[in-house]
Amino acid sequence: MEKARRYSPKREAILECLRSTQSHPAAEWVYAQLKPSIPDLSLATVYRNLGQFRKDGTIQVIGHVDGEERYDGDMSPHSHFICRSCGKVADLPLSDVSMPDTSGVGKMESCSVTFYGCCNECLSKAQ
Amino acid sequence: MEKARRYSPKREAILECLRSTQSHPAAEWVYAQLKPSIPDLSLATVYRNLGQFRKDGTIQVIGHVDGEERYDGDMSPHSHFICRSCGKVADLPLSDVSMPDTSGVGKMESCSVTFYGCCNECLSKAQ
DNA sequence: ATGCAAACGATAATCGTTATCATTAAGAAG
DNA sequence: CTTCTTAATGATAACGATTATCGTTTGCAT
Repeated sequence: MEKARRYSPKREAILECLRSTQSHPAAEWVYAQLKPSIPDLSLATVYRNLGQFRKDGTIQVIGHVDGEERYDGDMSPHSHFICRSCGKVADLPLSDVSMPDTSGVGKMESCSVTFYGCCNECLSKAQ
Repeated sequence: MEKARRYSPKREAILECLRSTQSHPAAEWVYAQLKPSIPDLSLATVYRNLGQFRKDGTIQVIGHVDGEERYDGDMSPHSHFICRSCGKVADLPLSDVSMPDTSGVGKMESCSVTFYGCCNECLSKAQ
């Protein structure tokens, strides 16, 4: 009667891990988080499912930070602050952005606003 | 008396190549452009100098598009439109962005606004 | 000419990500 | 309860963009 199981347990765990953190992690971080409780988890499965979620629009990617793609399970519109020093990614409330006329270049589908700087922790460490 | 030569000829050519195109190219593209006229140019030199320019604030990076870092020799404030289909990057006039309060997370230093969509050429090809 | 430091070419190494492929799990049907 | 079929997975090889290494060359001052 119930068809509740839409995702495999591992896929479910990966999505839940991403949704329950605010760290905007990389694939390796997700893998490291889940590995202790799911010993037979493979890194390939993490990459595979993150890619699937991304294609399905279930999660979004933030871009490369220090060579690693960072993922975000929060699909609500918001901006990001990225620390150039330690790579931390934090959420910011969505900024108002004036949409330019893109008729000359193409059909706009989405917009990303990212702020860069130095986080408070790194500022403290530098005194 | 003259100390006009600030950059080596190859470094100069790399910067000039980047500044004279609107394609927001990857390192490989710059290399392919210059190789015919500078046969003894090495790809490593292109990467090296692009990295140096970036560190010096002479050029900026746009982010990874289809696995490659894209560079921009135009440091004037502007936004970008990235085609999800072909990876083309186009300039857009700077959008007005309301700056959020980042005192809780860190010291903001810069802001990047990027629009994603499908360029007119790709729209045409898809009919 | 000589010395020195920066720039370079060639290429090996690195490392995040993807592809491959054999195996296993989960239902569905009989 | 078997059999079939398909999706998911683990292990690992492959890939590719970028970086590091190192011996050589270049530019310029002494």
